[in-house]
Amino acid sequence: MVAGPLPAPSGPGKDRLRLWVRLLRASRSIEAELRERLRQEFNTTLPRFDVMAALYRAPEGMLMSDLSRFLLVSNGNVTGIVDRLVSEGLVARARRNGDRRTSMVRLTEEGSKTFAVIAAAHESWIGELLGNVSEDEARRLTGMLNSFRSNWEGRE
Amino acid sequence: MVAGPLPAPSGPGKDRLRLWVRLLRASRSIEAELRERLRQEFNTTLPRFDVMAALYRAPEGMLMSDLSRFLLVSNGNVTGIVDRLVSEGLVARARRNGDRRTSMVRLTEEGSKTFAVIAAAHESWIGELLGNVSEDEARRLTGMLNSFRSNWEGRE
DNA sequence: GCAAATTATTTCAAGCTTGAAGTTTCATAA
DNA sequence: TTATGAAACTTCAAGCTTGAAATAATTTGC
Repeated sequence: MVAGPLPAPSGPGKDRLRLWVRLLRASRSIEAELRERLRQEFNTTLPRFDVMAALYRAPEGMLMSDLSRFLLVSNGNVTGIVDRLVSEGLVARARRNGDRRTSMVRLTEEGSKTFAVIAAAHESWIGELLGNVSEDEARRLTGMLNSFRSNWEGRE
Repeated sequence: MVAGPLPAPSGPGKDRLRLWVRLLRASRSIEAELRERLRQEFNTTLPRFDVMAALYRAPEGMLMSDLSRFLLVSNGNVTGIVDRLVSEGLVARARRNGDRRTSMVRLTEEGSKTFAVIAAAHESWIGELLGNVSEDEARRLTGMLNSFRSNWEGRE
């Protein structure tokens, strides 16, 4: 990935390839910047933020497998991140709810407060980092990105 | 990141936030699919592919720091990936070139042949995964992505 | 020349990530 | 019942990733 801008190849399919390369470089750049700021300002990480963001939207809690599906990461991965959030007191596992295999995961009160602060900063960072995109352009881009999502979504 | 489609919040900056979420989900989905195929079909990984792609475009070789800068990953990271590629015989380090701190890294002949095969498959996968995007639309999207890159690029 | 700063790289610990294998629990049905 | 299969998680090894510290080599300023 991240093949570069130098030779500018042409041919059938090259435009899609170039699009993919740009897409990847864009998201990697932004991710890197966000990761850095989360670390510096809040001493946390992107995966923790992702998990907390998902849980913030689900006050009733989520199953581990819900989290895994929603965040597009593996089951085992979520286990580790939630473990760390639990040890930080930001998240709690609630066993017992009929099915003893599952555990409802939710933000603690502290987790919820902490997340609200971080999320506000996060949103303003995005506004800054995507400052060159007008709100109107953002809507159009979002629509275009949406359109080609269906092509592979729900495959695996 | 990867906050979801459910509540659809609004307000200033929300469109940029939504754009970022879509961008991230799109690239993660595609990355996951590519990773899976690289593993299944070629028994390799995305980071290895990235390094080989960079080197393929630089027959004269690249410094470790060039690779790191180009791929947007840390120095230490490149060391590990190149180590593995070297042990697989796909890449070679050539010390001695005036400055004894540096090492020119380049594809071996086998590495070059191997990469050509994988790259062909990779390009056709992209064509397939981005099949919903017309070539024309791809060019426009690429342009838009390009436009907001300058905003943070060259920061760190 | 030579100390100090800079540059290129590696090493390291901690955390993220995956896919596969293992555990526990639940559901089904013979 | 009870086995057998499926589902929800966890564990694990291997690899990726980062930022910081350590090494080594070069360059700069005096």
